[in-house]
Amino acid sequence: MTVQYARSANVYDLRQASPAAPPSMLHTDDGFDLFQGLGARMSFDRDEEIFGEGEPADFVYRVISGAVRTYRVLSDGRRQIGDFHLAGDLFGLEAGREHMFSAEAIGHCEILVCRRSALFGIAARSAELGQALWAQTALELERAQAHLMLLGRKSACERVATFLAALADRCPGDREIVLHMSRQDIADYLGLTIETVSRTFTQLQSDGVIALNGCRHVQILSRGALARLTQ
Amino acid sequence: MTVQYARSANVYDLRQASPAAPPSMLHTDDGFDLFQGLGARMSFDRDEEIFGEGEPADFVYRVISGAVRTYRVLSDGRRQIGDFHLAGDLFGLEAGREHMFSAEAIGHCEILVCRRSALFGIAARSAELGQALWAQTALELERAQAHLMLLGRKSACERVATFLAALADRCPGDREIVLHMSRQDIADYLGLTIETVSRTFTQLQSDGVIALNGCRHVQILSRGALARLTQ
DNA sequence: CGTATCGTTGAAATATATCAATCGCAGTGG
DNA sequence: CCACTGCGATTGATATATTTCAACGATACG
Repeated sequence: MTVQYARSANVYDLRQASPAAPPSMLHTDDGFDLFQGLGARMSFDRDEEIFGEGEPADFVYRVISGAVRTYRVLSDGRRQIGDFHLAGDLFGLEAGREHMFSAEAIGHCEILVCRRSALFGIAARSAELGQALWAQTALELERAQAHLMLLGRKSACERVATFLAALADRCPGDREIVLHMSRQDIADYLGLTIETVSRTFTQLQSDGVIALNGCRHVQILSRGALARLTQ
Repeated sequence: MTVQYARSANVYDLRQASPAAPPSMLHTDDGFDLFQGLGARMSFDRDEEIFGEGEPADFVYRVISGAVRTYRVLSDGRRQIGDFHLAGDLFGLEAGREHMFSAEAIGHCEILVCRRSALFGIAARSAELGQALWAQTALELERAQAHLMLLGRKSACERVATFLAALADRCPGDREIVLHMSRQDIADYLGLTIETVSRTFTQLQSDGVIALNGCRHVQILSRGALARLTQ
């Protein structure tokens, strides 16, 4: 059997429950089922820590409902959020022994938790699952690289636009984006201050690019304009 | 055989030629030899493209001598350098079909080039090598995450200090750091302008933290002071 | 030795941060 | 039901770090 290296064609798509995934010898359906078979459900309250930077990475997590932030802090408290994880997303998978960042529930969350050793036990015998673990890490790297471009070279407006466009891409059908996270979370993700994020939202609103229904509900009025601002 | 998930204990350490690595059934010695057995030597001139973003990722590369930058550009030319790769470093390994960024030689370079399919052929049968490929991607992710913190939350001075400290860590014995890259490269890596980088170097010099012997040779006078600036 | 390129320095402009006040909403208790 | 409270978001005024624009200096190269 050959190694499948196209992420999209992977037997174990660890990221999303894709009904179209081919059946596997190890499990009934796709990655999601595999994971579910192995994992246990847990729930976390708002701002509750799921794991901390430096802790042993003995578990792998998937968001069932709610949202999670992964982040690192400098000694003086400056925080950089590495990523937001929404329903269906996997997080906390490490190749090394320890977590490289901390994870917290943004609001109340249902999380599927799976022993890493269980996955690893299978991966030792199955090149396919090993491949899927790799693809998951590669996906995170890809997101980190896009984030690098954003933080290093984009203006505040471009950052916010990129952020909103990425969220909109996750739920292409929906008329409205629901922001699970606070302005502070967004600011710490985009490398800005809360005030700049707020000002940029109102700017985009007065330019007719978005509409805000309360600060957590964003409607994208012009997809084209938003894409142009994205750079 | 179990999967070894501690990066340091990996049989195939793809990143460095470590003579201490245990022998493998697939090859004589360690990751470096394995790669060398499979690869072909090539050389690239200054600013020559090694591969471009979006091109098929059919090869994996290792720096023999010289230095390489990997980067992405926005449509208007703004560039973000993702990483610098020095002697011994692996780069261009992708889980997906295409390269996620471009790579160029910073100066004249000797590069070891290996067909990805060769590695993948082995990885399909060996959980160990699969593991090593994963560890390599995880290492890149780890570096990207540190870079994220730098770009999102550190001041210009902290960025430069972090950059120099990281370089110094790579060659702990040497009294002097050799900068293979231009100020523009450093600026595009740190998310700053060339002028700010230059000013920060002179600032660090007048603070007695570093000494410059020509703009490409940096001596670290106070490791402690530099570490403190790193945050 | 001239020329091109890269790096440094200075002065001015600007995007974003900081500081501070107000607003608005959700939850709470009288 | 309505005022009270608290927290997050918005807005304004000001400060500042970094960028931009421009000139000059240094270094490498033919």
